[in-house]
Amino acid sequence: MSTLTLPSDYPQFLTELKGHIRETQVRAALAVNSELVQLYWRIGRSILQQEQQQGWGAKVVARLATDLRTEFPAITGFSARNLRYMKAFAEQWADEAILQQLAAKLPWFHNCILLDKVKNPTERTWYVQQTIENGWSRNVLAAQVESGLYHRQGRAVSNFSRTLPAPQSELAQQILKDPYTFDFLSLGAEAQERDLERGLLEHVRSFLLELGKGFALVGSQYHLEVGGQDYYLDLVFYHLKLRCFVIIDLKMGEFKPEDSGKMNFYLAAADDLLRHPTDQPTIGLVLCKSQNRVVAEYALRGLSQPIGVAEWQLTRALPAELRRSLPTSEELDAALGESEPPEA
DNA sequence: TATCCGAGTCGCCAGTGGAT
DNA sequence: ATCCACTGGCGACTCGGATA
Repeated sequence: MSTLTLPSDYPQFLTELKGHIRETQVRAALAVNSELVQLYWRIGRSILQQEQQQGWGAKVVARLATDLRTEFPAITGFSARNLRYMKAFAEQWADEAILQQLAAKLPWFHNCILLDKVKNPTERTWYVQQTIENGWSRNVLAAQVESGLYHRQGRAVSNFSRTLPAPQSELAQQILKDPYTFDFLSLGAEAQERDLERGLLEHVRSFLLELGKGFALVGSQYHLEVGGQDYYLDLVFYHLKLRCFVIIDLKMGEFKPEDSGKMNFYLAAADDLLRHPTDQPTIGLVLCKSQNRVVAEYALRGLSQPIGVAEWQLTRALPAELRRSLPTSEELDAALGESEPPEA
C-alpha cells in the first residue's frame, strides 16, 4: 500500500461514523429484542386467558412447551419454565403500552430477574428505568435489587431522559449478543439462504391453507419429468373452487424476466401432465423475495397471448371470479411481511 | 491450547394453598 | 389430615468468549 496523506478531519469523521454504526446496531438489536419480549408477553397473556376461561393448568402448559419445541426446534426459550415466566410477565405488566415503553427494552433475562425479585410494580418500573438509563448488565441489576437500591435512593421517579441504551453500555452489549434474538430469527450459524427459502415456503403454504379460499396442497418440491429432465415445483396446490392447479415458485431476489419464461414452461408442463380435461387452465404465482419486500404476481396461461414480462402486472387485470378466490398480491405481501425480522 | 469466567437456560425442590 | 397441583426461587449445567 502506498502512503496516503489523510485529511486532517479524517479521524473525527471515522469516529463519528463508527458511532453511527454502533448506535444502529443497538437500535436493530433492540427492535428484535422488543419484538421478542412482546411475543413472550402475548404468549403469557394467552396462557393467562386460557387458565381463567378454560381452567388450564401446569399440565397443559408443559404439553404446550413440548409441542412448541417440536414445532420450533431452532428457537430456545419454549421450556415449561420459561412459559411460566411468560405468564408471570403478562400478569405483572398488564398494560401493553407501558410494556412497550419499558420492559420491552430490556433483554428477557433482565425481566426474569425482576419477576423473581421485585414484587412491587412501582419499584419494578423504577428498576427498569434505571437499567435502561445506566445500562446495567444482568448481574449489576441483580446486585442493585439485592442491595435494595430503590429503598436507599429510589422513589424519586427518574426523568427517564434516555430511551435508548448508550451503545457502549453493558446492557447494549448484552442485547447485541443475546442468543435469544438470533434464535428467534432462526438466523444462527447455519442460517443460509436455503433455510430462509424453506422457511418462507412453509409460511406461504400454511398461509394459503389457513386462508380458507379453497387451496388444497398437492405437494411441495413437486416432481415433474419433462423430456427426460427432472423439475421440482416449489409448491403445487389444487384450487377446489376454481378447479385448477396453482403452482407457486419462490425466488430469492428481484424479479427477473427469465422467471416468467420458467413459469410459463411450468404451466405448460402442468397442463400436460397434471390437468384433467375438465380442469381449468393452471395458474402460476411467482413470489419474489427481494431485500425489502415480497412481490407477488400471478401468471395466467389461459389468456390468449403467451406470458410476456408485461403480463406480470396481471394482478390488477385478474378476472373477477379469480380475484374472489385467490389472495391478492397485497394480502400475500402482508402475510409474508409478517415473517420478516422487524425493521432496524 | 487449556482454563477460567460469565451469561443464559432449565430442572428440581420446598413451600403454599385448595380440594377431598 | 392428607394429597395434589402449582409457584417461586435456587443452583447446576452448558456454552461461548476471554485470557494466559
